[in-house]
Amino acid sequence: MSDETTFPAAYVPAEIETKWAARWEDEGRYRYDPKRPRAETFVVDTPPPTVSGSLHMGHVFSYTQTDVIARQQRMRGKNVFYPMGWDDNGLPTERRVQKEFGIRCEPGLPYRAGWTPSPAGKDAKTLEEVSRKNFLEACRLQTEKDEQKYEALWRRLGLSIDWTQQYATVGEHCRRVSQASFLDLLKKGRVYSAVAPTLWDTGFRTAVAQAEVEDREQNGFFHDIRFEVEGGGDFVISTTRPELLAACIAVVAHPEDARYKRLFGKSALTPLFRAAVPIMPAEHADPEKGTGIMMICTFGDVADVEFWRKEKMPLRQIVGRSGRLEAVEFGSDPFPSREPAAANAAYANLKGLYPKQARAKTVELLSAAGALVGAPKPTVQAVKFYEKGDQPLEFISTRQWFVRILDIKEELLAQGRKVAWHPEYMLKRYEQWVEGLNQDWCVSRQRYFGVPFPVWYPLGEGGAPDYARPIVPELSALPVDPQADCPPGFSEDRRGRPGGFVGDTDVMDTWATSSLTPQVSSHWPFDPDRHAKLFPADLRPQAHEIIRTWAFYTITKAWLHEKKIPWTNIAISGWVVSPDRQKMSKSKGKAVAPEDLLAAYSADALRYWAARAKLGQDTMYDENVFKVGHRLATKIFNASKFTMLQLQGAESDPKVGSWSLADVREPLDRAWVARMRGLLRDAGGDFERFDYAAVLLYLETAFWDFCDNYLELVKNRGYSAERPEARKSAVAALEWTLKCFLRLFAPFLPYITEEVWSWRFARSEGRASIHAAPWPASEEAGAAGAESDRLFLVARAVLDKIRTEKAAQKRSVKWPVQVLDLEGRAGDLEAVEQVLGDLASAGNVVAGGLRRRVREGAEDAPLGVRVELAAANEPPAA
RNA sequence: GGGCCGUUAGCUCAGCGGUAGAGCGCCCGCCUUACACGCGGGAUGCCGGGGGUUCGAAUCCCUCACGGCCCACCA
Repeated sequence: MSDETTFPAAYVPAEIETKWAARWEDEGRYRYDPKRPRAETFVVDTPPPTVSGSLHMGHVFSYTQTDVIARQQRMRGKNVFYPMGWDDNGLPTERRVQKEFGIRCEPGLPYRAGWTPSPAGKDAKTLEEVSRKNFLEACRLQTEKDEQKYEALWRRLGLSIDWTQQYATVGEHCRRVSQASFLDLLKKGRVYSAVAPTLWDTGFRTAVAQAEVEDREQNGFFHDIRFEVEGGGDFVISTTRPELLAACIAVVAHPEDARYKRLFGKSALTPLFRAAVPIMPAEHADPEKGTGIMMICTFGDVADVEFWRKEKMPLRQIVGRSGRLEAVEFGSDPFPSREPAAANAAYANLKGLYPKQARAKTVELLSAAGALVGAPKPTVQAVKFYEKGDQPLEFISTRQWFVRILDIKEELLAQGRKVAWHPEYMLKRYEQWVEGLNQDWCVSRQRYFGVPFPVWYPLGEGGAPDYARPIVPELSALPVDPQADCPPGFSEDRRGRPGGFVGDTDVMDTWATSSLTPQVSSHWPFDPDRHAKLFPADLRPQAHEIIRTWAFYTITKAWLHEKKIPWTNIAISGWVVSPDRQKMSKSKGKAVAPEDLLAAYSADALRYWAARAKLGQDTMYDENVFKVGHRLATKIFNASKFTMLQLQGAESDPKVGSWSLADVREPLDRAWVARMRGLLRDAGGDFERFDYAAVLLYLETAFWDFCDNYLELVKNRGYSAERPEARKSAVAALEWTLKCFLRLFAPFLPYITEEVWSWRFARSEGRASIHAAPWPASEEAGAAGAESDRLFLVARAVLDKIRTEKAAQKRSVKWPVQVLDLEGRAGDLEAVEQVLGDLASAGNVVAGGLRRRVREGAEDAPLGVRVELAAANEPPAA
């Protein structure tokens, strides 16, 4: 019985938290139960963090917010599906491995068995080249190490993840689902491969998608260059990229520009290369900008690409995949020249240079040729970069796989609106992005550590691949590696031979896989039953900067595959910003390791900090808030201990016996239960809207109210054996209240609440874990809760007056009150009468010190309270 | 240039039509048998500026300023 209630003497979070984390794992506390029906299930589409070294406080922040929601759903009786994925796909990993081990993939090299990567020396300048297979092994080694580290942190933080539901985006399962997705889109005619100008990162030597591009401000110069007009005359164009002069295919001005109108139809001669290019009208030429006439090159920017495409112009690609200017031959197609010898001589100076070097050299040559007008004029321009790259992007014509999306923008907008966005205004970001789309989704990457395209190409008799007739595998054969596996109907010895086949060498964009996380969880299309139970998911938590990528692509894929939305709710978390207003993950604050903070404070304290921020709202990194969280947990520990001592005391009193909420008969207790009922009602409603932060705010306030006021008012009665029924009422209210508070706090502070729950309620309630206990609904308050909380509020107000008087006179809290004089309307006094016993006891009012006076009239006058302290801290002799 | 969010006490934030709030910090006290990792009390605000709607505006509308973010801008 009561003597079984035991608790530690002091709150030591590290002990409590490691103990429970281990126990939850042993018990499989957070396992998803595949046997329960869809209606009882809550599916979280967890973000797979990029495995690139270490997690930071931004992760702790957003993952905690999701966990709070998941835990509350679980307590509401839901069968929570809460998986964890690791995004170890693609460039971030390759880049990291390159740095860690000082190696680089050279697909031509043979595999070296038994080779293991070793950490790169500090001053290793050159990268060791290794085979594709060795490189992939190094990638896997690195990511597995990281994933273990990540998992340990998540467990320590108390995320209620079902660790049996793990996946990695390069893992076999994800490769299967990603390849199935590709084949489905191929069947539906939604993907196509084409040779087209594509955004190309010369540093990584891969194509990238529109969504991965960001603008960066760069300092540059306008160079004014004189072009001759064939047949006489000249004009000056102003350009920031003179190095593309050799790639010039036309010169354009606005159709209505009077300065250049007469030149349309004529040809201009490029300086240095003496190529005749047409002078044409083009709407996108802005007469206000530069000199109003500009050159079109293949390719300087999107406008060039569009113009080139529309006018079906020749392709003069001079920037190669490595970013260097490639060898070209003037005087032969597609590089015409009136003076080939001079052109080739000029170009010889540029060949092999990177754009920046070529720019300087070109300017030099132009100057020497007298084609440069005036001095360069400095300007700041927005230049497109791959978000992970450090070289400006180039448009390079290459063969890539694209998903056709430009024709379904309306449908995608409609799908986005079917999802409930939290906060709602984040939908705008999505809409704006979809409306601004101007390229199909380029999904192929010229990388190694990723999901290969499951296609082979037949080779013609001349040995050229036939890209129009790709060979695809059966679904059951997935995943395949077309560079290692044979296509159906072929044998390995036909690889690369005329009449044989060749495997696609590219891998998929990382988003091609992560856009399928709901399907990865549901095992689409391989397990229709599971898919029906887990798709669409209930909640997608994610950050706002990847709305245009992750959210967008996920909605797109769900639409293309099944004409569905991927989830019913999307919750957008804010950022953690450091005091200098920088995003934490990008500032020096990144150096703050979550592991250290967990050790210095506690998981509950960090969770408290994270849960105080509303969805979508950025939060300041502030260690003071950890302290507040820690204090709250300590208070829960102490107040619970005290409450349970009261319960034990009453239990050992045979005149009290057992109790239930129906035994709450004292007016003060009933008023308190009514206050709790309001709290329960609000908490339920706000969680419904995922507004956990609001709940935490007033839950905390209510809990301190409990500790500072109700507990103080009731504790003497709870202790005293004088009136058994009144004592029973007190402990009944106290026990119920504590059970409510613990459960309300459980999603936020899973450790301290579990610890306290285990002292007594795990047994008394028949719930081994608080996290399996039911979320307290307001109906739990029963009949007492249906009344008013007014009496409690009145008692609290009078107690405040007593405290204020004692503080003013610098007396201790227990200093006796000689006279407590209340003055008010008859009805009010009658009400106060009911709680006077508790008040006198809490305020230490001496026997006979209570006075009441009826005041006439004054309809809404507040209760008058006069407090007179005793002269000495000794009750006067009775 | 377009869009979104924000601007409330020294700091971090709640409040979003009816007399300005919390925590931290600061100041003054208190060993009261759950907690001194505690308890009680106190001071602190042209609620960014201007205009409007209303009996009444921190709260609704317009406008400006500042800060942040997303997108566009590459000749």
